[in-house]
Amino acid sequence: MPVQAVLIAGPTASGKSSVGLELAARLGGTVINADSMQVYRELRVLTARPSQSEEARAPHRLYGTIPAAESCSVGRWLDDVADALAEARGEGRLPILVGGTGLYFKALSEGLAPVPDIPAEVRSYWREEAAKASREALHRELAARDPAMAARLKPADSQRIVRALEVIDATGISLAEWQGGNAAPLLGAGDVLRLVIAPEREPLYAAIDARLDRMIEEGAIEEVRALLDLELDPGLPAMRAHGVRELAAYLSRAISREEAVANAKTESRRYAKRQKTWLRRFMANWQWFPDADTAIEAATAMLTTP
RNA sequence: GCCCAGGUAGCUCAGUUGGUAGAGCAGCGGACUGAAAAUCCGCGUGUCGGUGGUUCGAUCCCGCCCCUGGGCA
Repeated sequence: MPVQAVLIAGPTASGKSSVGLELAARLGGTVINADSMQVYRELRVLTARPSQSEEARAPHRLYGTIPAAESCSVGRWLDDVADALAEARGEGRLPILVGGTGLYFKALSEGLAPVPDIPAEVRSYWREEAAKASREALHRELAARDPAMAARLKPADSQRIVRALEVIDATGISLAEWQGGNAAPLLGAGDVLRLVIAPEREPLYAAIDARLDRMIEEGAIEEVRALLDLELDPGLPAMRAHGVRELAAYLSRAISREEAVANAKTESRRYAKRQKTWLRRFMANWQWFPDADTAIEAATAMLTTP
């Protein structure tokens, strides 16, 4: 049975996009985004989204499809990716999923708990509560409503506590119980080629730094200015993309451009470190490559040999 | 040349009335199920500028030297 899909993961600036693009171009594939930030329309430069000329080499899906004014989520992405997979298969194209968001790949290959959509009022209510109350008070609130979740969440982890609260509030069932059920994965481990691009620390950090300098040349500052002009809620995911806060601080003259760029590089490096922790933990049994070129050649050989 | 201030972790600095030192940031390790480029947990990584002296013991006190600021010439 031929390979039904290719998954390509790796830390930021590892070169995974070029692997995906090259494989898609060589094998007639469709590149599908698995990155939580490259989905946002207004962020092209800062999220290192494929350029127009790159997109011309092979079909791309789920890149820049969501306005920055909206929130993506694992669940929303999973719905979209199901459509994209079906479309690619309908056209006889190999789906090639590329991205740095480990949680998205996990949901794809292990399934996601079928928690119903939480009403917007409930979500905003708990977010406001979290902003008003102390972390300890919020954790106590959760302990009263959902002891199981409270027991496994640290009081400081307000994001997960809010999620647990909104789920117990809206559904009456603990998130722990929802997550305990078995969900059917969209793509199991069988017949899927799974690659990790993981350069050594030094070259990876050098690539991150160089790429950030390139982003500035390509208009990252203007991109942030345009994003700020939309006057969106600063809590929206797109507003938290690396570089947005730092370059915004430069635009408001709080820090120098050099400081802003240095801070953005630091953020990206810290992110790459977290990504590598995820890769080691959840993708240890994928096929690992030290750089894009090695991965491209090896994967091409694997996919073209009958 | 003289005077003053300072030289302590990768950076910015605190501190030890003499018993070989600690914060923030950076860094490193880890967690991770619907905002995940998020959120959270853990870990000090040091010839305390150099060299002599005093002392049981000096990063701390004293001498000399080096370096960095500032001032006077």
